[in-house]
Amino acid sequence: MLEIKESVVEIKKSRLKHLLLKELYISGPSTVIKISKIVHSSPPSIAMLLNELAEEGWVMEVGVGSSKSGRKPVLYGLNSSHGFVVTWSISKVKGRLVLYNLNHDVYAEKDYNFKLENNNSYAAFIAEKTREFLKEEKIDSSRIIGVGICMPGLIDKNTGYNYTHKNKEDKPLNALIEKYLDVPAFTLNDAKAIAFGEKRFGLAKDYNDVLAINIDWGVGLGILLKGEVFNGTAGFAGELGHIQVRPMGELCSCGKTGCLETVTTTEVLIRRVKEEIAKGRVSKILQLSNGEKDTITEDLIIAATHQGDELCIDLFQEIGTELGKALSIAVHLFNPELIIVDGLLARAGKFITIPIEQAINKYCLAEFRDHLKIMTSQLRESAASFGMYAYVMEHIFESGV
Amino acid sequence: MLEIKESVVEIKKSRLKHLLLKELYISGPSTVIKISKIVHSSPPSIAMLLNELAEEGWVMEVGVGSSKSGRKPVLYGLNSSHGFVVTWSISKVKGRLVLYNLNHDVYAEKDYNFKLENNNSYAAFIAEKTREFLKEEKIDSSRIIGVGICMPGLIDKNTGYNYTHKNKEDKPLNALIEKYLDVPAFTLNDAKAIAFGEKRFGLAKDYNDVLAINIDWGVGLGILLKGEVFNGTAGFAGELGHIQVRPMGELCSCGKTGCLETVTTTEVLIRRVKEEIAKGRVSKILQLSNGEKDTITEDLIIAATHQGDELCIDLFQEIGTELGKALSIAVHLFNPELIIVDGLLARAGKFITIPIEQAINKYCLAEFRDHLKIMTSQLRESAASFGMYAYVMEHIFESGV
DNA sequence: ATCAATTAAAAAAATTTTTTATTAATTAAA
DNA sequence: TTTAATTAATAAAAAATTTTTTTAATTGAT
Repeated sequence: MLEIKESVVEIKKSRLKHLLLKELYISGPSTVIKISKIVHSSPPSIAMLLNELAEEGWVMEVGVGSSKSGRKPVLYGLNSSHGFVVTWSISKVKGRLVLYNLNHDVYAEKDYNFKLENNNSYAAFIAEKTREFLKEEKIDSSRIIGVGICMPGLIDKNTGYNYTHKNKEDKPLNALIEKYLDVPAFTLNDAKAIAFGEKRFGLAKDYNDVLAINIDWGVGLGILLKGEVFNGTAGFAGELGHIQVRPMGELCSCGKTGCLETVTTTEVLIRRVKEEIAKGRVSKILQLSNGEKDTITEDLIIAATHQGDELCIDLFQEIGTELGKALSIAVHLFNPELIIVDGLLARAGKFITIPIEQAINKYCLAEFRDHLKIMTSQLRESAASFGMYAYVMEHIFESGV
Repeated sequence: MLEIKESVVEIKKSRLKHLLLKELYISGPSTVIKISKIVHSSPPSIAMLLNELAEEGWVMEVGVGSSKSGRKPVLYGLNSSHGFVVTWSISKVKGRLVLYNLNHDVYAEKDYNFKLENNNSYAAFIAEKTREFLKEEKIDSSRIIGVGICMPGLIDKNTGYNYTHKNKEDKPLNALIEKYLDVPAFTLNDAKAIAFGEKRFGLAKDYNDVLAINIDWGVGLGILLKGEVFNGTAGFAGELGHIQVRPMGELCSCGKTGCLETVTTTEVLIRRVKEEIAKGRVSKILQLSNGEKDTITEDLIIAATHQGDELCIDLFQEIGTELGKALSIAVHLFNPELIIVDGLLARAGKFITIPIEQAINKYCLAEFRDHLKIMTSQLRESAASFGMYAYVMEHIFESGV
């Protein structure tokens, strides 16, 4: 985006400009004097840089600020329509494209139905749909400053290899998207995106060390340390779904036995409901599904739960306890201040958070529980795309170093 | 140490000076031009700052550097005798004081015998012994730039409360030491200190995401992320000893059951050896202890292990497996590139690392094992004090912000 | 041994940045 | 309504920093 030049002066200037953009992006419109205090540069310098950024189109005057007495300051903010970010949040069963302007606003969005599979035509599909979408929305592709894609599973931070490219014969998703669309592309695990979305726009705003658990078709753990997404060496950090919770348990898709994912996913929940009903246990669920066993869905189960159905509540108790037990290990290792519960099953609300909390109280040392909070996401499905948007924005603003 | 002034220029200058000190401390002697490239300032500026630091006593010319052709550059380095750092590394059964100069050299050291107990006269004791020691070594206390203390157990990052101050009625250790000795004081969990020691002076030098497991009278896990000590919100991160590994297991000192610490500490090992021998199992141990059962120590057990004693090897296999199982969870959550095994039981070498490695191979997904290395510490007991020294130095050099 | 090439250091010149002073805008009290 | 107080923006002066030039030191090839 902004050019980076060689000399010491140019390097410093470029850094400072990126810093200003990031400051405006994170804290919103601000004044010359406020910014100069934050970045430790003199007001004339900041004014000059802001004017340069305004000429380049990134920044604009967005009004006047307040003051108890004296002249009112000019407010500078990002020029929201100077660029757009495309995000794809992909689950095992569908994909959503969201187009954001530079001011955190959803400009347009669209859902796509498809199955996440190990298939290297994936990148081409995403690129194609993105192009189509931009045409529909009449946005020239040159105005896109970055693309972000989040999906479940392990995603290699360095190579970009992921679920859709397990064979590693083809180029990784990032590189392919960049080739097809000629824009910087970023890939991130979905739970990590959710965690970051909560940091910038949700419950985690004022917290730095956060675990975000995404209970969906799998179990993902997104970790924020010092307010930033924690990746680990390869980008695999937070893989909670495949720790063993039942030593002689079921065979997992990963090849091991008794993984958390064999107990606490939406898929397992649906299966367990069906099993219990088949065993003859009574439940409101059958009413809700018009007596059909095959049409039992997660939506029905959650509805039944909120209506007080004992079977469903028991099953959420079971799942929550197991999750809480696993989470209490993560709590001992990360010492977080907040746990956010998100994903399809988070819609069960208290019915899942209370068992989780109970298990944490049982298995964690007191010191770890003292200031730990547990909440369910308010952003819901949008957490991931918001997080991806923020991830793209900040990586672009940071690349000025 | 260095004064911090108000104006933009002074702030920048102060920051740069601290940065130079840190650079010289970490990378050793360097030249004006090298430094200027690293910190993006012009050579004249760097030369000026180095001269100022030299006048203040922190820096000195330490020789001339090499060059393929052309004039040889002056090497600037820290003035090693301009200050000293005192470190205390405290275990459950003893304490060691080490005095370092600014150049990573051990100037003097001394061991003290005492038991770590919940007792608020602790700080006074440490301060008193430190003063005595400095008098013996004829070092004026004004030359001490910082004190670092590491010990097992939970240590609150913010308040400094720790094992020795569980009741929280008294002032925390940090504050007390600072009061008694009038020097900045830092407290850190011992496993964290070991991890950081390995980062600066040991096996972890070239690694950023590292787990250091300290198998001692307890089990501690020190975590390095991006090369820095990871603390978590309160400073409790890495508490591996109290995750439940045996659901219906022994009662732990923490009040819970089946904690890792009920299985994998030196104490448990000694007890298990005695138990097995009492049960009639044959072992070389009894020869080594002259037939006495009460004089069996960890040293004897490790010696017997290296001599091929089956009982001891079996027990290390048991401990290693359990540790490896617990570590594999940590591997899934942190995705590290290196695991370092340290502490008393690390002296068993391969006899403990192989079972650990085997368990990790069994319980971790392939992607996590791909680039993961497992090593035993070379620094041994000195890792903790080295780490504490580095921690103190870097916090002091960083406080210029 | 001498000279060209190379690199560092120091000095001088040029530029950038900060600081200070001035002017402009706004609020609240007289 | 006027005036003092306050804060922002701008301009000018001062200071600091970088860049360029010059000088010094060193290596290696001729």
